[in-house]
Amino acid sequence: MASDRVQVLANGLRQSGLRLTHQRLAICRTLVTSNTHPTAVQLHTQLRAEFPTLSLATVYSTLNTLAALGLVYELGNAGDGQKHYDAITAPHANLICTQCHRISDFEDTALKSVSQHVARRSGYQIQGARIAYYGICPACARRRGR
Amino acid sequence: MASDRVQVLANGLRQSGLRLTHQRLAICRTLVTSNTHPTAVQLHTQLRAEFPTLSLATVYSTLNTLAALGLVYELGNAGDGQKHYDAITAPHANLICTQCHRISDFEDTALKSVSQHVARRSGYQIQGARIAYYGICPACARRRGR
DNA sequence: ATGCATGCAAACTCTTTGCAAACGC
DNA sequence: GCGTTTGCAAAGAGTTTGCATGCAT
Repeated sequence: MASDRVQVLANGLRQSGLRLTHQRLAICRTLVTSNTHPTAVQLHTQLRAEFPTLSLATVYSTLNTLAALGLVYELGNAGDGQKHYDAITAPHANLICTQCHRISDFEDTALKSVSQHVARRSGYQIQGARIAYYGICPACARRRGR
Repeated sequence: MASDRVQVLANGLRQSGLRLTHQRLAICRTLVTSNTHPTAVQLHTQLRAEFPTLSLATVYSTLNTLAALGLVYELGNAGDGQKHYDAITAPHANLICTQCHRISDFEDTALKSVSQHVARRSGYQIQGARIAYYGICPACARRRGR
C-alpha cells in the first residue's frame, strides 16, 4: 500500500508532462516510506547512500515540484526552522511535539466535516488544509514528568 | 478591546520578568492592531516611522520572545517564505489565499471541540494549534473567474 | 546602580538560481 | 536527437548572534 502511494506520485508527475527520473522516483519513494515527515536535508542525507552524486538542489527542486502539483504537503514550523514534507494529502492533522520536534499523524472523520463547514461559511474555494496541534507527546511528558 | 489584548501581552512580558521597553510595547500594539498577520519585516517597516532607529534584530527577538511565551503565534507558510505572526492565541483557523497570500481569521466553536477530541485521543498535552486552510479567497476567485 | 535590551553589522542557515553536462522520452 | 533535469557552486533571502551603548527597573 505504501507502493500504491508512490505510484500516485509517479503518475502525477508523468501526467503533468514531467520526466520520471531515478532521482525523482527515489525521492517519492523515500518520502512515502518514511513516517518522519523529513526535511529536504534529511531526504538528501538518506538518499546519498543510493545516489552518491545526488544534489541537494535537486531534492529541493523535486519537493517544490511535488508541492506545486499538490501531491505532497509542505509543513514547516516544527520549531526547527526547516520545511518538512508530508506525502499524505488526505485531510489529517499533525501532532507536533514541542520538546522533541517529532511530527506524527492523526486522522479523524471530525476533521473532514469541519473542513466542509469552513468552506461553506468562508466562501473560500478550499484547496487544502494544514492542521497542526502543538503539545508535549506522551513520551516527552513521561521523561519530563519525573 | 484591542487595547485589552495589548495589555495581556504587556502583562505577560512583565510577569515573565522581562522589561517592558517602548520597542516591545510598540511591537505588541502594532501586532494586535494589525489584522494582516504581519511578518517581522512588515512590522519593522511600519514601526520605522515611530522609531527611526528600531532594529530589525529587535523585532525578531521580540517576536521570538512573545512566541516562546505563547502570547503570540508564529504562522509561516503563507507561500511567501516568511514567518507571519498572529496575536490571537484563542483557537481559530487561518484562511490563506494561495493567490494573494493574504491571511484572514476564522472562528468557530466546532474548532474547539475538535481540539479537545484530538487531545483526548492522542494523549498529547495540547499547548496550541495552527489550523490553516489554503484556498482561493472570494476576491481572487472573482478576479480569476473572468 | 544594575543588569537586561537595543542597535548595528557580520555571520549563519536554509533555499534558490545559472549554466554546462547528462539522460529520459 | 531534443529538450528537460541534474549537479555543482555561488548567490539570495530570512533570521540569528556578538558586543558595546543605553535604558527600565
